[in-house]
Amino acid sequence: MTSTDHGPRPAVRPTRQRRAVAAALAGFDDFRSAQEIHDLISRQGDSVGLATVYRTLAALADAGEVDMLRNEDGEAIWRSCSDTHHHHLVCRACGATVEVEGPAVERWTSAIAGEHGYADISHTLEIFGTCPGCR
Amino acid sequence: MTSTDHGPRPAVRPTRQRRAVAAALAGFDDFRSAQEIHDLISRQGDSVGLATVYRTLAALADAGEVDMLRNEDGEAIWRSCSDTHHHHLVCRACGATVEVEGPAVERWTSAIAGEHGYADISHTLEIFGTCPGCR
DNA sequence: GGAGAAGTTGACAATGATTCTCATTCAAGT
DNA sequence: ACTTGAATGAGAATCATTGTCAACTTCTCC
Repeated sequence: MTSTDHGPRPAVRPTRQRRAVAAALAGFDDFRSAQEIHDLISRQGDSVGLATVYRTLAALADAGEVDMLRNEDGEAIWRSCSDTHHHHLVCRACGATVEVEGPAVERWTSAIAGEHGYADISHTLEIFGTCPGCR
Repeated sequence: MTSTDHGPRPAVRPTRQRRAVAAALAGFDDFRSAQEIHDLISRQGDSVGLATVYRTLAALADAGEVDMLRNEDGEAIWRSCSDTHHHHLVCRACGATVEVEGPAVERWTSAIAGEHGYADISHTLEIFGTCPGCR
């Protein structure tokens, strides 16, 4: 047990289930619903409760390791992501996703918010369209 | 006055219920859930079924007369709006809303989309924060 | 190696928003 | 008034998501 103490314990344990979710996330590039991810895991031979999938995804999103956004029906959809702040260009038909960055947009939102005295700003920006392959 | 003929429009009848929803919408500036709007209507003395409120809000949103967006829980929230394309700066605490326009953002999103060959673009951009009054 | 504490899990119930069903009611045109 | 199709409401039905709680791991300390 070589252990390095870094202040308060993370208290996050590496379990079979969490590994399965991580493995599933590694297997696709677009956004998927929790249920789809749950199915994927089953198809990979593992068995993880749906509630656990939700819990794990929420934890990962909290830790900034996955992106969660909502499709037009309000359903949560997820995918693993790079750790910088970015937005998405998502194909309406096939779900193909491109991560995009827009420093200008970041600047613009903080400027607008500041102008109106709003603090503690966050924002959502997603672009939907039809990708070249789906036309 | 612009032409009123915008193609085949399914008959929309002015009913007591639709007037009640419109009246309720006129009574607030921030985003409210369908249920809150339903409560408002009741409090104003009218009685309209919840399903009808949903149907009417959906129709109005379709017609571009109200904005519908999703809060962080994925719930649909609504408010009447101006008819130009715009975005919102919403207070996380009290729901106070400011409509903002960002030509630069519009330009940026189409540029990005074009760059990647995506067509038929739409986008969502909402800014959340804490308003001056709620700090 | 083992005991006990604390984080995790799974099966299933519970919630809650939104939609659907369908018999009834209403507005518009004749 | 009479007919017709849109509109409504009450409640059932969906469906994603969260809560419950006993059983089960993993970790730590001895």
